[in-house]
Formats: sequence, structure tokens, C-alpha cells
Amino acid sequence: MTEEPAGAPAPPRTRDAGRTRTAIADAARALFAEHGYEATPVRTVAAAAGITPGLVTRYFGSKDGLFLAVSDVGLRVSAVLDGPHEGIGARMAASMVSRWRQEGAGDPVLILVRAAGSRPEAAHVLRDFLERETTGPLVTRLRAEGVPEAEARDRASAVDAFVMGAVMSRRVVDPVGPDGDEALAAWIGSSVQALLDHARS
Amino acid sequence: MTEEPAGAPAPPRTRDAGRTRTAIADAARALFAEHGYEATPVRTVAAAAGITPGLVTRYFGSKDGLFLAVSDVGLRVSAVLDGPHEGIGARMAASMVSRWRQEGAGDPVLILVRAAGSRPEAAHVLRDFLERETTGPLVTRLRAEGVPEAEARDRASAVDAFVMGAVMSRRVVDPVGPDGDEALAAWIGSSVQALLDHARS
DNA sequence: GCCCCAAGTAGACGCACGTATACATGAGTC
DNA sequence: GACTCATGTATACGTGCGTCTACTTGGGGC
Repeated sequence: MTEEPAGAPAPPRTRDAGRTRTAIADAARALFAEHGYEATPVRTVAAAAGITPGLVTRYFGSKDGLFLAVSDVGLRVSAVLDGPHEGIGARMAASMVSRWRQEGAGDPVLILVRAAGSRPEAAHVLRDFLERETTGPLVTRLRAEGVPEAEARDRASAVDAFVMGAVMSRRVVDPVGPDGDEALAAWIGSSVQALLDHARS
Repeated sequence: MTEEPAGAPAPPRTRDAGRTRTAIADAARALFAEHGYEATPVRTVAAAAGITPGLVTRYFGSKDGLFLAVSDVGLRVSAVLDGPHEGIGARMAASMVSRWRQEGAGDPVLILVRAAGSRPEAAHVLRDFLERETTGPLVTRLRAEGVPEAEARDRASAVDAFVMGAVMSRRVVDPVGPDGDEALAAWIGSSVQALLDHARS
């Protein structure tokens, strides 16, 4: 949890507004994703960021403002859908796993999924994200391959549901799915591909 | 929300401990599932049950005790796995959809999924439930059909993830998946079947 | 070297929460 | 018909929450 292991060119200056703001946001992301919004007091976020609760209010206005700032997923993942059809699942999986790796527990999608029940605007942001980045593009692709509209939407929605379930499973319930990044990616990838390709019963 | 529309043989007696206890539990199930444990005050549960907060303490000891009473899923669904392999997905789907219908928003699985992040014992109960009712039986079945152990576990875990994602999607994020009970059941059923049957890439 | 404002702290306020306690009340018993 | 205890209410208490206000501190510009 040490921030600067030394060796960095920048001096260990304190009183840096930008760094403080980032520290608060990072702490909030991790804690909101891991414990949920309601179960995360502002004081805990402040402690994790190494500052005082008052600063959270100063920089983000309120806990609500902090949530909005942190849950605004600038996340763009639809690019991974480009390329050959057979590899869509694998590319989505690789994207998810690498995101989990770099962001720790602070996956914005997880924050939104967990908060969606008690915060309607979180559900709205999540719906928009899914439509823009997964459902929409997937439906377009499937239609281009001759899949009827209704079935294309169902398959894309199934992928959404699986992705949400997988992120909840892995990071909240925990030991669901295989261990290890490669095995995990293979698990997600082949499952997504199966949901995309299966024939309607 | 009226409880006795009249016509029932029992007189409209008040001061019925059993009925009160049930009313509290039902209200708690619905609210915990819809808004999550942390975001549901005891006072709200009491109001929904038509009684006073003190009675919640009297009947369940504490909010914690209420949660434990309500999240203890006596739910048994593994029986639907019996029967021909091709219909497993459809039978699981029918079971889920009918459960949602009769329990409203109070699906115990949803309660557990939502609480798992902030309440470790909820995660534990959920893991036990999944292992006992879905993962375990599914692995046994798949193995009996010649699927290797590791792949059987992965497929069963994928079903778990999808089911959790589907319940979150439908009841929290909302408009994911098709409308109507039959279409919904077909969506879940064919997705589950696809996850069970797909060849590993 | 002093000034001054941004950066940060300390502490308190009001409120809602979970819970405990004291009181009211009605249905069954004799 | 009075008794009585389970059932239910009213209300108060302590705590932890989000937020606000007043104060302190440090670093860059002249």
C-alpha cells in the first residue's frame, strides 16, 4: 500500500491537490467495489487515502459526488469486439482479466452493479454502459451474421448477465471459476462464446 | 398490499404472533433483495410489515438475526436437475421463474448475492448453497457423461455465474433479458444449456 | 524574508440508525 | 367479569454517520 517506493524522480512532496484527489478516488473505487457504497463510510475512504474526512467533502462535494465521480465509467471496451467472430469471447475475457489486474478491486462495472439496487442513477449509468459497449455492438455484429434481431438481443443480454455474474462471483462471493489468469480468461472466453453461438432450443 | 381481501375462513384477528412474524420476514425478504441489507433500515421493514420497530427486535433479536432468519435458504432446487440432459436448462429456468413469481422480489439467492460483499457469512451461506444445489450435482452429472473433472467444474461454475448475473440483471439493473415469463424462461434455459454443453475452445 | 492563499486538520453538529425500556391493550381462562 | 400474560406501542438512549466551521500549516511569488 506504500505509494512511492522511492526511486521516482518526483520529490516526496506533500500538499499536492491532484495527488490527494486521485488518492481519494482510488480508495473509494476499491472500497465501493469491495464492500458496496452503503457499507463504506466516508471516514474509511479518507483513512485509506491517508487524509481527513473533511477533504473528501472539499474535493467531491459530498459522498454522493464522490460516487458519481468514481462510477462514471469512461471505460471503453467495445473495441475488443472487432476482429474474427470466433475470438470475441477470448478478447472480452482478456480485456476483463487485465482490467481486474490493473485496477484491483476497483472495477467500475462492479461498483455500478453493487450500487444499482440502492442508487437508481447507478442502474441508469450501468444500463447505458452495457448498451453502448456490449449489448449494442454485439447485436449489430450478430445481425450482420444473419441472426434475427430478437435472438441477437437475447444472446447479447445473456453475455451481459454472465459478465455481471462473473464479476460478482469472482470479487464478492469469491471462489467461483478457476484459479489463475489464463484459466480464468479461458473460462470466461469459452462461456461468452458459447452464449453467443448457441442455437436456440 | 392488503393482506386479507376477505372471503378467507380465518377471522381478521389482530394480535397474531405467527402472522406478525411472517409479515416481518416477508417484508425483510423483499426489501433486502430489492435495496440490499445496509440500505434497508429496520424502521422501513417494520413499516412495510405494518408494525413497530420494537417488534422486529422482539421477534428476531436484532437486525442481524432477522437477516440470518431470512437468508437461511431452505431452498432445494437440485431436484430439477434430474431427468434428461437436454432439458436441464429449461427445468432450471422454469424453477427460477416460478420462484420469482411466487416470492416477488424476495428471492433468497438475490438477498445473499447482494449481501455477500459486506457480510462474510452471507457469502459463506451462498457458497454452501451453490455447491450443494447446483455446482455439486451438475459436476456429478457432467462427470457421469464423460466430461473431465476440471471442465465439468468450469461449466458448472459458469452456470452459477450466469444465474447470479441473471437474477441481478432482472431484479436490480432491470431490463436485461426478454419480457414475459415464457420468453424469460426460454432465455435462461437456452443460455444455461449452452453453458453446459459447449465444447471447450 | 514576509505574505498569503491553497492544502490540510480538528472538532463539533444534527440526524438517522439499531436497540432497550417502560407502558398500553386485548384475547383467552376461571 | 376480573385477571393476566402475550402482543403491540411509544419513546428515549447511545452511536456512528455525513457534513460544516474554524483553525493551522506550508510553499511559492514579490
